Amino acid sequence: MDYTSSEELCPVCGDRVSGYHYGLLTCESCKGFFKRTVQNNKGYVCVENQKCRIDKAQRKRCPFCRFQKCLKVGMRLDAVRANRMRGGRNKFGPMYKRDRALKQQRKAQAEALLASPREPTDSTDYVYSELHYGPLGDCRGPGQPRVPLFVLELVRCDPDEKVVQSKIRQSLQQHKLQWKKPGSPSLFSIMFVLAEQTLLSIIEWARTSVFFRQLQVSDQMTLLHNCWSELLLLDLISRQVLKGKEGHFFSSLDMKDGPGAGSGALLECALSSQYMGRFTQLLQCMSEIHFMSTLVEDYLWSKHESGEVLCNSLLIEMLHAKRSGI
DNA sequence: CATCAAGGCCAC
DNA sequence: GTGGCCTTGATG
Ligand SMILES: [Zn+2]
Ligand SMILES: [Zn+2]
Repeated sequence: MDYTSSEELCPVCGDRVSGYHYGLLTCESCKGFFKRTVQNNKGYVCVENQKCRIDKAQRKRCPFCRFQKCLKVGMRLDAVRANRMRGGRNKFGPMYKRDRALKQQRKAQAEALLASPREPTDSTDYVYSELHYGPLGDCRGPGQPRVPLFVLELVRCDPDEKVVQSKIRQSLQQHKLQWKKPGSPSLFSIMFVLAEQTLLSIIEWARTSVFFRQLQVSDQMTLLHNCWSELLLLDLISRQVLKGKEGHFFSSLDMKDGPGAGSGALLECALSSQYMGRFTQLLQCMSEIHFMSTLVEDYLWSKHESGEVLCNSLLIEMLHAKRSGI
């Protein structure tokens, strides 16, 4: 199989993937490392903080952290055979097949969307679902973790996701109907509507949230003006993390003129967040999110100046407020 | 018979 | 120990 075409990287060290190994796509070296470690019951010790960065250049330096990362990304101990029996297939065979089919299907969809910039194909539904605005699954996860009371209070103020989604769907439908230019709505216009409506729901959420609603309105405005783009990004990223296993949309989208062309940073952020639920790690992401938000704002501003965006939009209004306020 | 992931081999 | 390449063998 040829994995060179698809931009698949080893989730452990970032090296080139050579196939499915012990549960997922990894490189040849991590396959061998995992095998040796499990077969020989190797015990490693980390001489640092057990948080060593594992990449292609440094993976040899700390076997402990490397093995820890192998387990973290989902390599399966039970795929290493105790009998050392060679060849054949194990119980993961069907899973590999399904995963492969899924990846290929997604890739084909993305390519179809990108290969037809002028086609009358309507990408509204595709973008909507690919950004994980789709039907809400169980995002809470199985085990109910212990949560501080004030967080519960905040969560209680959450708007009904179904209501939010139905509003967004209505806006998209309306956008589709009102599209005057020939062909179907452009990718940018679709994402603009999505962002606009999402921002509306975010502001509505903020205004009704406990604590925030007790602030003076002028302070509320100042806060929102200052961080609306970060909130939008957080909303977007959280959708990818909670609902999407792979962020193929962005990696394949690579909006040529988009914010931070080939915005790998956001994708990395979303993907790596998949396994980090901790506050400190979230904080570490914030600087990156802030950086992305500046790119997003610059991008929107350029679109606005070139007249490709309606002036009476909330997004542009927020942009103006922020730029004039600073 | 082709596939392809699992184990084996062995220069480095 | 590492990792590129080889051999194996159940599955479809
Ligand atoms: Zn690797
Ligand atoms: Zn370490």
